[in-house]
Amino acid sequence: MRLSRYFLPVLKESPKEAEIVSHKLMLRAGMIKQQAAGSYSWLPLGFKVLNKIVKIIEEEQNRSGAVQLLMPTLQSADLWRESGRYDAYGKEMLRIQDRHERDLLYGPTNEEMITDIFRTFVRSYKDLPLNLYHIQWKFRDEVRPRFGTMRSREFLMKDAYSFDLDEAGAKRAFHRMFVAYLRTFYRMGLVGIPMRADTGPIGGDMSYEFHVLADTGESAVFLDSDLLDKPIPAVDTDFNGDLSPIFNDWTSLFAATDEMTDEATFRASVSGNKQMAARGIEVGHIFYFGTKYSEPMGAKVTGPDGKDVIVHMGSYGIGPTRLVPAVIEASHDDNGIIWPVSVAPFEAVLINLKAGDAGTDAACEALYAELNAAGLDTLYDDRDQPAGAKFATADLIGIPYQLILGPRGLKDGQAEIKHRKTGERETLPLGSAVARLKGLIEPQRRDKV
RNA sequence: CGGAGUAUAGCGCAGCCUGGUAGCGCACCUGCUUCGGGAGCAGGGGGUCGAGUGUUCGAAUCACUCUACUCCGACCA
Repeated sequence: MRLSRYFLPVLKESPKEAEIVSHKLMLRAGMIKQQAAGSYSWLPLGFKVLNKIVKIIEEEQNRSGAVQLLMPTLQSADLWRESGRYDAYGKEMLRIQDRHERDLLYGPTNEEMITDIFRTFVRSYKDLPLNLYHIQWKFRDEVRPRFGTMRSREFLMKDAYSFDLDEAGAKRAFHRMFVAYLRTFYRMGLVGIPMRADTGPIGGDMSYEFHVLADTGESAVFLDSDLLDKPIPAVDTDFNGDLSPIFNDWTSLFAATDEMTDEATFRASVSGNKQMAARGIEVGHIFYFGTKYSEPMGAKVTGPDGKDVIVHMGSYGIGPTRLVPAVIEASHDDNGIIWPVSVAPFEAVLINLKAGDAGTDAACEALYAELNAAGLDTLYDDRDQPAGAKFATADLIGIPYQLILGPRGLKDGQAEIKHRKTGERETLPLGSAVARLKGLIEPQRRDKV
């Protein structure tokens, strides 16, 4: 993409509405524009990151055996009356009437609707286990939206719903999602720590929130620091096999939010040098809720013995529009964002230090073509701007690698690569620049690990 | 929903206390010069001062009402 033809409205100063660093940087980098409280337009750069995150989620959901579909944003109130939640849900739920004065709502979640789909089509235990998911916009009329897209009213959510014959089956489904989530966050360059969460009236140990550690996290969390070094289940993990060893390994170490524990318990449970009190951003939540919806809504299958069985369900959420700021909170410096390669809007930025100079232009054009041919997603800064402005923009929008080309190096046939994360610079012959970048970038895509 | 604030050009701000026909920086447009860390000089465009009502000869400025947005708290992917 040529920057001169792109739409990248970067700001030198951050709008005063922004309080936390990710919000400021998303505004300054031209990723989002607020349209109302808790409602945002996603500008091209932000949308590109959001889509990369969504793609990773889809790949890992599919790998785990979940099947994607898409449900509407507007739902009939009748469905929610069946589960009893139409009255139980508070003012967070946006209620609407259509022209016939029928009650509708903008879905804050989809348990009722997916249960309706299930009961319509699934009749036999032979069709289980089943896990259906979608990635759709939700609306929750939060009393106080804040922190940009971290806590917005309209937000994108991946929600998966598992259906099993009994609790044992539901547990296996739960483990599959648990492992998928570990992989999903890892692939985004994050460490998503599973933490015991409130199970509500169901009880048991099948409710985990995944948190990304960040100073600006909304929850106080306590964990065993060994969790940060645990190996992530590999790409060839058998999702049809027994995943309980992985689950048991991860959950054997202490990790909980302040809602689930207190500091004294934490101090007593974890050895001193491994105690880690931090703050976390909740980026995912998986939980088992049994027959809470299947019972009242009549979601059942015929079992092996010919008798009807109410199915056991679980639901599994991830917030992509929250993950974008979460990545930024976890990875930035004074100059701007530092994207992990796997979610970066562009993998490299080619900086032409003297646009308009025939020699530099020609060399950049050649390199740009070479970068594209090598399959590297590249932004080419071909604008007629001072060098400093280009460096500042490149740093701000956080592209992992800058390939810098100017008359000075060019006369010796040299290009320069700057690593955004470390600030390291290397000078190398023009002819080897693309191969070098490819070698740096490909392993960091994390698409084969 | 309780408490506290803010609203003046695309963004960041001054002006308001002590009413007198709106200003600065950045951004934008034109020209020239620059060109390895947010360029320099010259010229230029852009604002019913959030909305409404009132006080006054006169309101960005004073009063009242409303709206939007932000922050703190309780709630949540």
